Amino acid sequence: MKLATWNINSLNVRLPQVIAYLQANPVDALCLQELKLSDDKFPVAALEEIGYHAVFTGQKTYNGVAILTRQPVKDVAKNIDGFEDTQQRVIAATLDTPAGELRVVSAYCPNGQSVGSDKYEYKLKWFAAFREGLQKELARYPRLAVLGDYNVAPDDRDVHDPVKWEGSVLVSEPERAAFRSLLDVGLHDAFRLFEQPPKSFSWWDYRQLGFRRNAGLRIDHILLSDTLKAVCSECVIEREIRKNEQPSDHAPVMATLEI
DNA sequence: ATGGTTGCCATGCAA
Repeated sequence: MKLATWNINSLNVRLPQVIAYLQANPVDALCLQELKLSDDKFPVAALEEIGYHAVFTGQKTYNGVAILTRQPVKDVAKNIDGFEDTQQRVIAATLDTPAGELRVVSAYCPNGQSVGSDKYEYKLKWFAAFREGLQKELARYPRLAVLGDYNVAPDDRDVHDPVKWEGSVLVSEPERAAFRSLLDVGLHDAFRLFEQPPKSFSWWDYRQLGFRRNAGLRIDHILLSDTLKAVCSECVIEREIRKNEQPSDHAPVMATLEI
């Protein structure tokens, strides 16, 4: 079973690339972030044509998340239970597998803009609420996978120039602590379960030839519960996708589960 | 030190 996550920065613009990706990599579930469209504009039919179901929660211009699956899903939940928010950042759904129910979450964590800003404060509050939400998910679903754009580079290994980035948004210690607090509920960073190439990143700024210089950050992650960690055989960043014409600024991250 | 790019949508804002 293969799960992937990709911040596509507008589904309107990137739909052909999403379709091409799925045809080349027919993953069982693809989590998308930054749809940037309202639900009435979601391309249900185009995805159906290539054999994918979709659950989604979108809004005009900003945010928006989806889960695309080869099989129908159940128990769809939108947003974080008990956290009032107009921003559409979380969707969860359950897949039936031979091993039992698999819970998949697609998350677009806040960017935070700059340390100390209102958006940064919102980001930290959001993470605290997300942690509570994930704790509840884990209590109900031992097979839990949380995929998305976390907008946090957990470690200096995940930063192309740690000195330059020190203390900045996406890297600051309070954000890293917020990310670790998600792991504390019983989740594992799938990418770090395996030996990885040095300077592995998942996002490169459009500006300053970020991708060409590999001036990136690893901020897109797949978190797995203990039960799924035990059956995870691979986790890779699909860097080649960032070379597409008119690319998203993020590359997909994909994990294989032996279930 | 500042601005670079992209996507939204028509202007600055968010990332």
